[in-house]
Amino acid sequence: MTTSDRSRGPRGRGIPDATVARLPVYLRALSTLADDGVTTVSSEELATAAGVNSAKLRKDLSYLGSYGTRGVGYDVDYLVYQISRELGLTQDWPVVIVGLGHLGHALANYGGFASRGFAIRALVDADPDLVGTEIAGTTVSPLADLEEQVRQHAVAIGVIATPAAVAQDIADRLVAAGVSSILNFAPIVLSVPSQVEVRKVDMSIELQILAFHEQRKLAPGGRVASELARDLAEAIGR
Amino acid sequence: MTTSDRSRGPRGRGIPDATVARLPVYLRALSTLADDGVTTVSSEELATAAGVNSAKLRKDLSYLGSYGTRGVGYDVDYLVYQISRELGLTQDWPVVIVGLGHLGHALANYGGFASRGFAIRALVDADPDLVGTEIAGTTVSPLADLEEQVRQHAVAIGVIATPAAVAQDIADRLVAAGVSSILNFAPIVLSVPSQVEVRKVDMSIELQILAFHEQRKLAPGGRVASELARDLAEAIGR
DNA sequence: CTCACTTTGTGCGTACGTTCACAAGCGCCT
DNA sequence: AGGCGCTTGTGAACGTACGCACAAAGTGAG
Repeated sequence: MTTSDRSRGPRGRGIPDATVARLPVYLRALSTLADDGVTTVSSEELATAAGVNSAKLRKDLSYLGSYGTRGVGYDVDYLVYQISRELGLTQDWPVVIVGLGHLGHALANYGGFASRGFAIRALVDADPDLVGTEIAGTTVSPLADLEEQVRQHAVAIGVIATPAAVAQDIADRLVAAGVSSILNFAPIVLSVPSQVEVRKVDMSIELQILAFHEQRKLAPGGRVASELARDLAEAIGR
Repeated sequence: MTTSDRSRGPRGRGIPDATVARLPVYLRALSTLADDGVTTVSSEELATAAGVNSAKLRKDLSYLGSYGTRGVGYDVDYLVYQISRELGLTQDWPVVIVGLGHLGHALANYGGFASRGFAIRALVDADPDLVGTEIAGTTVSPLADLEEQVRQHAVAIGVIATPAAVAQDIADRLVAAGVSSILNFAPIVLSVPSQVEVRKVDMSIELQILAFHEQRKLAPGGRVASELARDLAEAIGR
């Protein structure tokens, strides 16, 4: 969200953010297909597997180039390669995870990272009982070594899985040490320099969005109590 | 994404999805302010705290009604109440969590749920060693009891924190048992009836999006190797 | 070679989201 | 009471995204 230059490069290059956000989904669907031995796939099939409509899929892929064959479809392996390349997954990205509570543990043990080119190179936690223990093959470093770990492993991407109270401080230290992308699981809005990219994952927010839609469904006539209350308030109040 | 009726109700009612997604962020910022003893806040201040621009914030809030005072700002407590009501957080939402690996543990222990009206009423897992143990004050039920637990607690929202392989099966069972909103942490595209709302949280996808932007930054002249390669391929290939 | 069929890639209309900029409204000071 | 300064609420312009529908381009049969 920080960087969203659409018009870079000579020929109107630059892929829309919405498309970038879907590419990983396509990639996963393609990997599944490849595992099943499928070698060629049509936009219709792939779109179904990825849960989008086929026109959108084709338009998304067209931003990468013209990698399909009319009348046939897309070569699965080739498309996997092209999308991976576009996303920068043909190289390995060293990652540091800060905070190893249940969530940090889950992240450290999640196989989906390594298989996509993300290498968890360092784990950092403030808890002395945790420091020195090994999680998913990596030894936990003390918080004091954060900067050293980042520099030593040339970490570009940091994952914050700490309590909210210390998240901003961790973010500041990560940025100061050279990290330029942060995945933040703490429920606060981080403030970072504009060249640093932050993405937020917030489970509580997702639940609240579900609650909103759920509440909507409860109203048989299409209007829920809160709407009636609001109309009433408006009619009287102002 | 399933339900997106913008034009419900008599007077062009219906809040844009983009706005709904931001309301929980505002809510959190407001709660923090309230804890700090702040009673009134301007759109500018609140926007800064929420990490958005103030015009957007005001437009978002205007969808709920006219709850500010010109020349003054918004009353913090009143706005908290109005947003909570709009999101349906003035009632309690019973939730079931399926899958209690590290992620499920993290979710079950996360205090941010309970404080927002979400009550974790049931925990379900397939692992016999886990069944019967207590996590965050709730006893883990066997997978076979999934439907019974859902019905017994009138669960409307289900959280899937299982391995991808079983997620679709769990989703089917949740839906059959009456759940109408699902928060899915498994890295697959769930297929559910259209009236069921699904939101997806996928950490691997977020990392891949970061990698894309990170890769962009590496190119000093604004063009990365992959772009040059693509242009070349196009120039020759077709 | 030609024709029928399939599927991609994209131009275009529409809907949605964001931002600017300002009129309307409120409180305070004199 | 009146004027001044501040902040909201919103009309309007802009930019982005979506999805239809079709031309372009490929395959395979006869």
